[in-house]
Amino acid sequence: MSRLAKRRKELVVSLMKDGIYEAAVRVLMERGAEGLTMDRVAESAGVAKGSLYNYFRSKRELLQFIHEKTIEPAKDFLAEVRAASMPAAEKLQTVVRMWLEHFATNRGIFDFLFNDPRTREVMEDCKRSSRLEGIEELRSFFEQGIAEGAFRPIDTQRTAEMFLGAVILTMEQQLMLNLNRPAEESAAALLDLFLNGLRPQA
Amino acid sequence: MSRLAKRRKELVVSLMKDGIYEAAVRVLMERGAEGLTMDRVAESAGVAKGSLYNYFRSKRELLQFIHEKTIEPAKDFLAEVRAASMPAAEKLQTVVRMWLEHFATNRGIFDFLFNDPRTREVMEDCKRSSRLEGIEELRSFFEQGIAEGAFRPIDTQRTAEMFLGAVILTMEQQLMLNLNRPAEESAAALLDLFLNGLRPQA
Amino acid sequence: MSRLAKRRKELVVSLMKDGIYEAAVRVLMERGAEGLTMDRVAESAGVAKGSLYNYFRSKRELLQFIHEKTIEPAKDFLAEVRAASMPAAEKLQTVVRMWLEHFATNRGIFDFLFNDPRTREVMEDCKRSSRLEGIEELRSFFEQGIAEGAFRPIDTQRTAEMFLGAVILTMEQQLMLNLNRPAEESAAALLDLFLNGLRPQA
Amino acid sequence: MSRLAKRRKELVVSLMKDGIYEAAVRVLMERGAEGLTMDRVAESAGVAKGSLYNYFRSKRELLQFIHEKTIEPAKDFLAEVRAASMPAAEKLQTVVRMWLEHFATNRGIFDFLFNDPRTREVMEDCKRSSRLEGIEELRSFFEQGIAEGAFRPIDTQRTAEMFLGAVILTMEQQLMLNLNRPAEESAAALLDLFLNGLRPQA
DNA sequence: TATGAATGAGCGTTCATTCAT
DNA sequence: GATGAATGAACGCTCATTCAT
Repeated sequence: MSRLAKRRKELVVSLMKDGIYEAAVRVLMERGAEGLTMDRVAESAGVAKGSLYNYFRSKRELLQFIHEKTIEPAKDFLAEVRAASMPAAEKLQTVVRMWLEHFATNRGIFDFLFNDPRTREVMEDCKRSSRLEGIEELRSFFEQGIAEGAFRPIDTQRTAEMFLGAVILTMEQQLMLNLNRPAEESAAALLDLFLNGLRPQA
Repeated sequence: MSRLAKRRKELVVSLMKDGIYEAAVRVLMERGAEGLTMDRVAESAGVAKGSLYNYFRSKRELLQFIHEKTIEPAKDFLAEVRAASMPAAEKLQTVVRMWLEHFATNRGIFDFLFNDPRTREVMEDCKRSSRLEGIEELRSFFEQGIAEGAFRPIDTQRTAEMFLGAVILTMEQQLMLNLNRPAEESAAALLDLFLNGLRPQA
Repeated sequence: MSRLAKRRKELVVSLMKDGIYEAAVRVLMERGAEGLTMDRVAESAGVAKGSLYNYFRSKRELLQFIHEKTIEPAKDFLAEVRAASMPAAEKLQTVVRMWLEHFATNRGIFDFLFNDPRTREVMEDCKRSSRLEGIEELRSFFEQGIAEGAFRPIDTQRTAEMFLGAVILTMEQQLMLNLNRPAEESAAALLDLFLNGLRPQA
Repeated sequence: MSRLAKRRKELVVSLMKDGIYEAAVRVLMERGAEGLTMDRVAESAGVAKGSLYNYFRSKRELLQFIHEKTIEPAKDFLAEVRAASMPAAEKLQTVVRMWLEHFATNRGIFDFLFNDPRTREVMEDCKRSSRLEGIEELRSFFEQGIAEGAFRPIDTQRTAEMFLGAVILTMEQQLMLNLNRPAEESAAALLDLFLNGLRPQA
């Protein structure tokens, strides 16, 4: 097969995988994680069930693909921010805003990815769960902040966990109550609370 | 049927439901959410599968019951604390410590209740998810704190969400990493962060 | 459950298994080994597919049951003959006649049991393939014959193999050509050939 | 199309079929009869799956081809021996030795050809199964032997069946027990038994 | 002619639910 | 009320065959 033909084929495969991905996300939104069956994905993608298996060896593999595809942009952005020279607080704010925006556009997928037990297995198979990675990244921000003298010398592991928890539940609540809060505003509230605490300043 | 007979009957029904609940929890711990089948619940409870349907109209209803039964003590305690005359910060700390302790002793059930998609559906069917209730309760603490002048006049809804998120992820992380942190310590860290924030105090 | 009820239940289960066995054999005859699907067995038995799994944990287990059920009478008879005090040649003749009769009434099942690769796997799982057992039994007859001085001191293993092969192919040929030879006659021909050989006697 | 072009085309087709045959046999040895899928044959042959259908109308037809191709040398040799001027007993011995040798070098193919139910169907479709042919050939030897006065006037049909059965099971046993008996030796044992029988000679 | 993606019927198996006893 | 066998729709997955390129 010519080089060109190979490229074309790769493109077609990629487009099909994307199509199946979108179909899967559609099913996910409509029927929930439990309702994500290969039959429905096939129907939603407008292909025969057997065809799914030309692109993904198993449901598991499809799940992994969904996970990676969804998480990828967020991960890339995180790495970018980490590398940037910026005060820790600003990094936190930037990342949180991005997450909230990304979440706003992807809605329920995140819920599924972070919480569905089956997906979690898959994640662990990947050996680096997204959540763990996220916490790791956040820790680095807190460590930077402490080094800069901008943050108190708190337990960075715990703090990262609490922070991520706050972000996730903010997202989920938005989903559950069907709200449409501006990401900007939510990010600001989060930062204000974590930076300054509840106590009135002296 | 006499009034007495009715009472007796109610009691028997209640005992059966409790027995089934315990069996279900046992199955849950041993086989995970995926493995919670009516067959296994029946076997573990020592009754016939069909009998389950005399006490719960469907698996869904059994799930709801498990959820309520598990969450109940936490809810009761929350109401108690709410009614107590105590500063808001102390109330927060008390509740968090209790939750973490309750979680530590119930481990996997919580994971299932908070995260399994099937359960989540059920929760939404209840129309008042535990999470929403929890947030409501927390809001009341924050409102009290603001009224007392102990807290800044922040957005109580958002703050409650972030706080609960921080608590939940703290729990889940403990589960995922198989840690055994003392509830006392975790509660203290949480409170310190939320009260005083990250910034060094002037 | 009372002793009586238990007995009754066992009887019912046994009847169901027999019914499924018969249905499976029917399917086997009509559609061949390849066509033996759980769907068809269920349909032929007049039960739902799922019901099969109340009596057999898997298709494999059903296959084993068919195998055992079919082979059992032949095995029992073999043991009986072995234990009897009878010259070796007569034992051989008796067994062959029985096999051929049993075969005549069970027709194609034997074919399936002796030859289908899937069944053979199952047999090996049983750890004692019928064929191997059959050869073992025959060997004992040849050894007896040699000890009695009735047979030449030939290699009993090889002889048993050849003898069983001759019996099996005689059966199969009957099936393939749809013949209806009397078992008696076939047994006599077999014995005559194996005892006296092809060469004219001096 | 010119006569020459036609010849060339036929040659190419023939080569392709041979290539596919070899690939199929390879798959057969590696994955067993159950694992003989068109996909794997295509991959092993280094052609596209669809191309198989340019040379064989169906899997069934491919199976037939494998069968014929494998049996062909044995058949040719049989015809040769038949035509030779040789005593019947010697012919038998020659043929048996050849079969056992051919079998030893082709091992699992034979198992598949003689025993796999799918193949068996195909054989019956051919309307003249190899087995029937083999029996026919053997009969001719026995008839010759009787005519020569070397054999008793036994029933040649039955004798041919028993003889073939003895040969086949000898082969299969070798396969099942993973033995490596010399063909020469097995052939000798077979002939000795069939010629002289079990009884001690006077 | 060669290709290989698309197809869809079919597979063995599971399990919430029903219902005759 | 208790039982547990019967049910059948649904599941993830396979693979011989077709057909547009």
